[in-house]
Amino acid sequence: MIWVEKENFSIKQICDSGQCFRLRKLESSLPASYRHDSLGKGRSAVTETERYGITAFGRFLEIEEGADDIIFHCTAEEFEQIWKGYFDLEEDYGKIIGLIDEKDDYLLKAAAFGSGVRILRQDLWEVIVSFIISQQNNIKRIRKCIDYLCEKYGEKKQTKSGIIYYDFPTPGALADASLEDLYACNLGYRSRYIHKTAASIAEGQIDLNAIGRMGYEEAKTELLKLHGVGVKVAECICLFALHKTEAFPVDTHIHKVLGEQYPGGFEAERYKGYEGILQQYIFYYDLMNG
DNA sequence: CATCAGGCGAGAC
DNA sequence: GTCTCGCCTGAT
Repeated sequence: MIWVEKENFSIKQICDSGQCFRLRKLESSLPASYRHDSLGKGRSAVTETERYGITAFGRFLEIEEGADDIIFHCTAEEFEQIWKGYFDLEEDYGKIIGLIDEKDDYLLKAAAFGSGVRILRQDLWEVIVSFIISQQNNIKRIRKCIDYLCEKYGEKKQTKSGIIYYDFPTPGALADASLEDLYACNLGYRSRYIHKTAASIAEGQIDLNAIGRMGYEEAKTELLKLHGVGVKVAECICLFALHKTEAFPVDTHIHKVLGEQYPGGFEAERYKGYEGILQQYIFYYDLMNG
């Protein structure tokens, strides 16, 4: 069990920000054994918490979020090797928020509102499929589509505490699925995109490992070769899987805000290398309040 | 009933 | 290169 301070870090905000569709709020309560009066370090444990679950890298992690603390239910080794990097906990987001122009009231508000959002380091293949599904779609339905895919084509697993979960299906598993079966997962017209993209990766026309080693522009160009991946989705993949934080995906929300708040143009140059993080603050702020 | 949700590909020009 | 148009499906 690992305890983390909540400074610029909120699981709820990351969950709601819609960059990861397999981070979910869980309804059931944790076993009483997780409740401690003290976690050591001279701090007392949180009492009221929300419970979340994340499936990634073939694992399922339970997370509790309280007012001041977040508890990871895993070993110190697993936290260090996997989740610390996954949640980008070594980046100083306060520093990035500090770069914001003090005259830019809108961006200051957006960043204050979403200061707990972090840009995750998700699996490349999972993000490719997830964001192909995301086009002209809403978060609730996107999650449902991904659930169907995982349950139908992903490996079924169980945690020691008995929670059943499914790995994200491999490219091969989705390439073997018929177009008809993909339509049955309620993917709609995106079924054709998933079908063809899965095949091009399973057949080796596109090399995901190679993309993982590329810089931003080169990776984006390669991703655009995938059927169903346009500029916006390619930039999301670069940001959420390859951690290219210079990527600035423009979707309907961002497009609207740029028109309303930045008629003279958004000063992306000022925030070089961190555009994607600010994009996510703007997106999340507009998604929740717009 | 029309419109919209984190766009994209195909075809016209 | 830029523009328009149709597209699955569920919620409002």
